[in-house]
Amino acid sequence: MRKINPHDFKVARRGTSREINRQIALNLVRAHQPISRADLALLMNVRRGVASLLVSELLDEGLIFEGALGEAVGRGRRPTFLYIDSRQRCVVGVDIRASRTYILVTDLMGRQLGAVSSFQTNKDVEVLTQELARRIKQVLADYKDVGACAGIGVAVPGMVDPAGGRVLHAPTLGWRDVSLRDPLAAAIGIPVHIENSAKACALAQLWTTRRDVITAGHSVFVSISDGVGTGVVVNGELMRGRHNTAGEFGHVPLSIDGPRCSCGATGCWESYVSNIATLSRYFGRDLSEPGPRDIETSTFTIEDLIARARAGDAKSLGALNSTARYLGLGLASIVNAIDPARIYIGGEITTAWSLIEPIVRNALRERTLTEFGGTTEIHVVPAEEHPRLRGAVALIAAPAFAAPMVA
Amino acid sequence: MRKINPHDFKVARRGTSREINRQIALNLVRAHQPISRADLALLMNVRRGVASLLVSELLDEGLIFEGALGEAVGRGRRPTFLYIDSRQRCVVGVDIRASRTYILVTDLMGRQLGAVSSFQTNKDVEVLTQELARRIKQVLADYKDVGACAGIGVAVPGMVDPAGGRVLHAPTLGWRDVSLRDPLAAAIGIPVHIENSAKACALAQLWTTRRDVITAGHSVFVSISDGVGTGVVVNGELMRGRHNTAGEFGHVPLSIDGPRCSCGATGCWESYVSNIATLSRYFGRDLSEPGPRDIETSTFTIEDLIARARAGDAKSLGALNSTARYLGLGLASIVNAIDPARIYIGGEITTAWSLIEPIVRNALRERTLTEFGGTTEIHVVPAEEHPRLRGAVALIAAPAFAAPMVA
DNA sequence: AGTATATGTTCGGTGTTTAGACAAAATCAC
DNA sequence: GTGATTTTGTCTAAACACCGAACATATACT
Repeated sequence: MRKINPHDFKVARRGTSREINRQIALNLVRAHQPISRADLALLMNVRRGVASLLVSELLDEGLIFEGALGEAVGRGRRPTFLYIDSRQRCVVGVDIRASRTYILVTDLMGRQLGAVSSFQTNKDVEVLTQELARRIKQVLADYKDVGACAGIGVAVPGMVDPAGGRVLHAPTLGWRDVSLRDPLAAAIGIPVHIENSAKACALAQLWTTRRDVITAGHSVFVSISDGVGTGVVVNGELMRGRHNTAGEFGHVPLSIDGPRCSCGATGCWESYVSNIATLSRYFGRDLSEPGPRDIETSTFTIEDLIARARAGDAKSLGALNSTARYLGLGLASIVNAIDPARIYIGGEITTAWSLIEPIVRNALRERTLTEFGGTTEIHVVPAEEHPRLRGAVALIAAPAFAAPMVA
Repeated sequence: MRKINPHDFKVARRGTSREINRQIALNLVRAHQPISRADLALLMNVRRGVASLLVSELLDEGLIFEGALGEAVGRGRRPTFLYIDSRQRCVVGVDIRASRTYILVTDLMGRQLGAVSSFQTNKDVEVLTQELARRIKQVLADYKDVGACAGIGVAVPGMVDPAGGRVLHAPTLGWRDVSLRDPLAAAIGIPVHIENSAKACALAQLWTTRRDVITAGHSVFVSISDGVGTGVVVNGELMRGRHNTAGEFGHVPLSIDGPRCSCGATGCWESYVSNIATLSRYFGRDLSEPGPRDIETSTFTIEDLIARARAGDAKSLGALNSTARYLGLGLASIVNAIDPARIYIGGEITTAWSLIEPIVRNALRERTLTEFGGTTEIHVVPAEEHPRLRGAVALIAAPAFAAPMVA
């Protein structure tokens, strides 16, 4: 039951019905391709005539195209299959991380068109912008046959202003209120869209074309790396909030008297479950203390710790188990606050999921308000799926499929 | 940018445009009454002819009525004023609380039609149902001239199942999985809708007809009494979640090693800022410990504590200030998680707002991720506005004004 | 009394869904 | 091979909605 805001609404015009049905048809093609006009009409519960008109409009706009004829199931005329037209357009996704920056080219369906490339991140934003521009131009030249680039989506590990042009704060990069979108767009000559990386991950799950992923209801993506970022999707829409900072469960406390967090506060969930937190637990040292931060720069990474834990090292396993417990306790806050249909978890720690899952689940159950909450679906998203990159791509590819604003 | 769920969508039919515009017109009458057809057309940015047709449809259905002619501003024909037709319908709101149960009768606009009545709550649900039925019938007989009752909305201090028929858990009443809606509806012969009281409060703010209340964006209602309940509104819609338990920020921890909470966990925000928490802090005793809970039953209430604090009693002021600080720290979690446009606070503690506001604000700023977050609007909702009762009423009165489901 | 102006209604025009008929294409039965 | 059956896709008329403009009505100003 949604309230119509009497100060900001959209009246239905003569073409509104068509606009709505056109987008539904487009989304059905996207979700079910290859699909015929007749099946489309069946799915939409409209006459075939209407589906035909919608399809011809989408064809005229070049959003879909007619492929080969399909096989007739029983007898009868063979259907003409329809596909999203991704032939002459591509999208570039960029994932800027503290250590390295990744680039991926996909089609409009988000299908990978080549290998992921990467280079070391230069934390000087101007230098990085220039190098990114150079490398993206290079990549686009390499894939010239895939056609023009519709846009570049960039996931950054920090907060992005609501207008989407500036990075307000990215602690791991040392950025504070830097301009990124416009310089990059100017350097390449293609529209750029930037977004917080956890929000991008949430978008990746929402806009995936994988058929085994259900997108109904609310969902939360928890991205665990050096920090902890979360993106919340409510009713098919990313929750942004007043200042585009909604969904920061990483800085909801487990204990306000806990360790100091990178955000300046104490006892944030992040300060218990980030990779740095796990490593510092392993080393028995407080990484938040001033002084030489040799762990961050050391060659011993979270992957090494997980490998040792798998090999049976008690110290590693202990650190990991503690993280698992805190992870579950923090997830309980998310469940109590959002009551999502499912939670996605990404980050290096997911490689240890088989080790820690029971502990996470028990801790979750311990603090959820209802027993139902304790059974909330948890899905692990492996790094190979590149959720940040696919989310960055969705920033560009998804708007064409979005629902029209109505009422 | 909302995604269309390809497994659950609504195609626009021939009458969909009309349905949308009809609801917009109805909401504009609700928000701006009295209003003329011409002004309606102006607000909707449609031709007067369309507005006229929409109005005549609403008139036929009896949702609005034509009142007296308004005064002409300059020269020209005088406008016929339109109003929401509440003349022959009323709504009953019920607020069940641990100590007393309150009843209020309103019209469809939520305007109070008589005084709030109340009686002592009998915690036996069957006895309470019978007494409620008897009293509501009595009240409706007293207000017979206001016409038929459209429904009864009930706010309960506990969790309600998604289907809305049962109270799953109401700790202060000692209820666990009790049936309330159907027995009450059967006893009175009028439809009943029940909802968690904090969610009801959130609905009350969302559906208020007061013109000084802005409802755009996200908002959170925090209700502080014996427990702490919260209701979250995202994009004009109450966030319910998978099991109708979303928005329980009261059980997000401040410190997982903190005092035991009524929910069984430890260190929940509720265990720091509820009235019981404040009182126990005043008495220097842990109310969660087993044994004679003389504070709950004692005659010294939170109101008395606030009165003493106002009179300058250091001990009371100390307990109150601690609560204020924890209140702000917990609000920071809400701001970080939801980034709402505004937060509403209700409960007895609001009578001490002038005392505690600076402390709350400072604590909030201390833990919010951005400086913007620290400036989030906080509005106090005094008890005299009866947010629970008005929310209970909205359960019945609001659905007629809700936006149609589309796309 | 005449003119200007605002409100509310009416009517033809255009765009969209709805319902159903029809042509095209493929399979099955004989 | 031929005709019946079935499925796909197109087309047309009807119903319904917004769009635009003209028209009648009512009030105030000159």
